[in-house]
Amino acid sequence: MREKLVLIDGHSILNRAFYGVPELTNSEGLHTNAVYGFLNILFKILAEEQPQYLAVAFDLKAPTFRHKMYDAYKGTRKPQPPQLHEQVPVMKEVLTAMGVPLLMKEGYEADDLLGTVAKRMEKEGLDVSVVSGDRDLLQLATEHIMIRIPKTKRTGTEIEDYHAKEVLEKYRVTPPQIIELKAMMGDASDNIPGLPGVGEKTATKLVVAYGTIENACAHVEEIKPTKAKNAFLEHYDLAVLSKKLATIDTDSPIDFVLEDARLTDLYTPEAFALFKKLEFKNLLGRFQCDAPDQKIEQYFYAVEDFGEAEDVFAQAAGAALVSFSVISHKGEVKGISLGWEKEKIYYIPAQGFVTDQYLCEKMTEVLEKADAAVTMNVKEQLSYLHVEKKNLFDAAIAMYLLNPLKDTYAYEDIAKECLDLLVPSVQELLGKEDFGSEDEKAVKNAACYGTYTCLEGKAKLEEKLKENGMWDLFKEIEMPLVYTLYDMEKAGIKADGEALKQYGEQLSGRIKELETTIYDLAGETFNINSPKQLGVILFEKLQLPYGKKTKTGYSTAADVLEKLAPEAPIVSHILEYRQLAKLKSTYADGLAGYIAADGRIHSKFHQTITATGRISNTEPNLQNIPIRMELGRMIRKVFIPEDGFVFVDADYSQIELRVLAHISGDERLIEAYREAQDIHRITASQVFHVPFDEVTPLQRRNAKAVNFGIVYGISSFGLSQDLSISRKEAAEYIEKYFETYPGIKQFLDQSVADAKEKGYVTTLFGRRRPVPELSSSNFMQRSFGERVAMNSPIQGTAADIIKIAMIRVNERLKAEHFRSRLILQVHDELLVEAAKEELDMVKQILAEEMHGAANLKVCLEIDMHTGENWYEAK
DNA sequence: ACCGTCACG
DNA sequence: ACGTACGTGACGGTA
Repeated sequence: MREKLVLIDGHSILNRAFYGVPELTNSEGLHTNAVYGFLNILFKILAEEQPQYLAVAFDLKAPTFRHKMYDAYKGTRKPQPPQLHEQVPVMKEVLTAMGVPLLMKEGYEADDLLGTVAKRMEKEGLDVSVVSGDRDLLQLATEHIMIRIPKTKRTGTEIEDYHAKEVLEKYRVTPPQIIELKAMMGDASDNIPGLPGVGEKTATKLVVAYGTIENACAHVEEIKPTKAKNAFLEHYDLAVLSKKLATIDTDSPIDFVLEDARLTDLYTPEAFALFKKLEFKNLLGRFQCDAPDQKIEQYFYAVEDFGEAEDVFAQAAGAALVSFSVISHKGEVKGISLGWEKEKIYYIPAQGFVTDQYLCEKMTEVLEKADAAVTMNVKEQLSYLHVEKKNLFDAAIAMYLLNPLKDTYAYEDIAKECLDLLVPSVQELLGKEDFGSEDEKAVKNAACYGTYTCLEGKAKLEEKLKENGMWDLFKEIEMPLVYTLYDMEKAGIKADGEALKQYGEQLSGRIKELETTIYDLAGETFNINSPKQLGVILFEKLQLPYGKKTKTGYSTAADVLEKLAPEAPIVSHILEYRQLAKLKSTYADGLAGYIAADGRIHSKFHQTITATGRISNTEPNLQNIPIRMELGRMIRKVFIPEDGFVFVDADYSQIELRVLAHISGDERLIEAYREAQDIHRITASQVFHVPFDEVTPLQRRNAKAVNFGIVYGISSFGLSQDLSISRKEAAEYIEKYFETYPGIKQFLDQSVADAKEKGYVTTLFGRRRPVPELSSSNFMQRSFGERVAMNSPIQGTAADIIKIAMIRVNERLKAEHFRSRLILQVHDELLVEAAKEELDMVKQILAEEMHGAANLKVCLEIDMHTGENWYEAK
């Protein structure tokens, strides 16, 4: 049996992968799509062929002989896009890490290296596969040298294989004759001139008839198409040059030691580290990683008896910095890990000799005594630790501030980014069981890795936060907010389950009626909730004109249907059905499932999710309870205060626009805010040059839309959609707006310029948002980046401000021992459940703290209401 | 798991 | 020519 060698044309495959795989970057903004695509092709080929040897050829930068000939002939080569160019060294690094030899030689193209090695190894008795996107290489094909050309198709990557036989079948010439063919017909992409007027058809005919250029020339008088004959007579030199250009040198003086190319284990620790850095998460599964981590794991101790546990806690209490984690799964404490020096990290399981209660009490004591403590996800652990002292450092939040674009913040990221260390993730150690796993050793290791990385990484995180100007933000806003959010989650909001049920039943009744009507009008029953089926009914059966299309079919979105409503009565029924179905499923039924035993809904607030610094809310999301439509708004009546309490709801009035006025420093807008109660009206008056009292409702509406648009990172298209006007008109509005408020225009431009230069934008309080999209080659992506650069400082600063207000309101309510509690935040709004006798004080506190959260050039106004339910209070 | 849709600021 | 407003989360349907 012949051994097999796979040779890969590095640049060619990287190039192909670059254009075949959609844009992909890691969280640092490094482009990775080509490397990713290359690896996928590589793994596919290795799986198919199971070769014994593998090598990859690259051109070196220095111009090669053939390029020089070409350059002399006609200008320079096409430049590589920078997004691809930056991936070349990464690709080489990855291959080297996997132990794959790189074939490179100054003055030789990859083609020549591939040809030389292929022929040489064929002689040694090997089967050789050459993988390239370049059809030039077909000249190398023989019985034992197979040329493999990957093609990206909709179904994935397919590979065309060519031995000599297939070349002959497909091109009607032998592999060496491919050179003659190319030389005659030329190749624009390879910059081979060829003979003028000779294309693929004629060239093939001539090669089949005469075999070579030289022989064709010898019979030049017989050549049939006169065009080709004349080309030969006048441009023979061009054909000879082309042939030289097209011929691959199969006898390059390169050193190739077959044994170096022997395939051993590609999945080395070095490769694993690189894959992690590149964030090729679905390729990581190919590695079995335990070896590189054993050095750290030897520091992990499982505490085995009560005396030892006591001892560990006692020592920890005296430490300057304690790293710890309460390990829990589905609300049950499994154990605690802690450590204060890197060589000794302990895991104390809550079983046998100690109870979970004992552990939590001791841990609380330690935290109260220790100077400082670090962990990840403090808020999730607070229910087990009744700490008064707020001296915890949440490493996950630190990571979030350093890069808010990531999906998750786990200890392995700290290890990678702060310690240059590769550690296995919880997922890798415990699988999807998580900390519910029965594997005690793995649980210990997972817990201790977290404690170890936090202990070692804290100083670096602190340093990075300081370097990036976010230390105050972390210390004064984000960390205190953790405790505020914990209090809010614990408090929850009371919901009237009975009222919710009635509301749902009321909806059901109307939904049934609508269903009947819709089926009747459609002439058949179908699933109205299926956009696909609905599309077929509306646009095929009923022949309504379709507006937009989505990837999967016709769009049936509300804005499309609204335009269609006059065409057919069914459409407005569908719109109503949709509205009610949404209310029923998401709100009536959805919320009911979240009412806890105490009659309250305890939804979760998330502090490390959004790119801008806002808080997000889930299980359920109470930040998107309906309000705009009356029917939906009614659901707010089920949110009620405890007996003896009322709701106080306070929201900032146009906080984002006020923030914009402040940051941009635009005098006119600032002045407008100092004077007018109705900012949209005064904007209309100034932009359209009409007296304040003569602004028409339409002008006000338009001005309001522009104000919103500005905050979102204005585009004429977006505004035109919003106002249903032409793009040109929208552009005129924007232009007028910028003429009126030149400071705003300047600020927005500056934001984009800063983002382009520095790669990120910042809020008034120093929060950063990276904007990697700005360096994209894709117009859409880049435009998105520009809007992000305009919007994030505004949205983010507003988020910072309300966070400050929340912390202060909560602190004052607690410090002054009120029974009233802050229970919800909805971006620019705070909801307090106030004891009736404390109402006046609560209103006072809310007003003071929200107002005073930031000192801007315009004042921060709030609107405040009280009520017996959330509907009334808003 | 992903898409389309739609609720909020 | 490209095909968009910024930021979220939940649902039902479909692959």
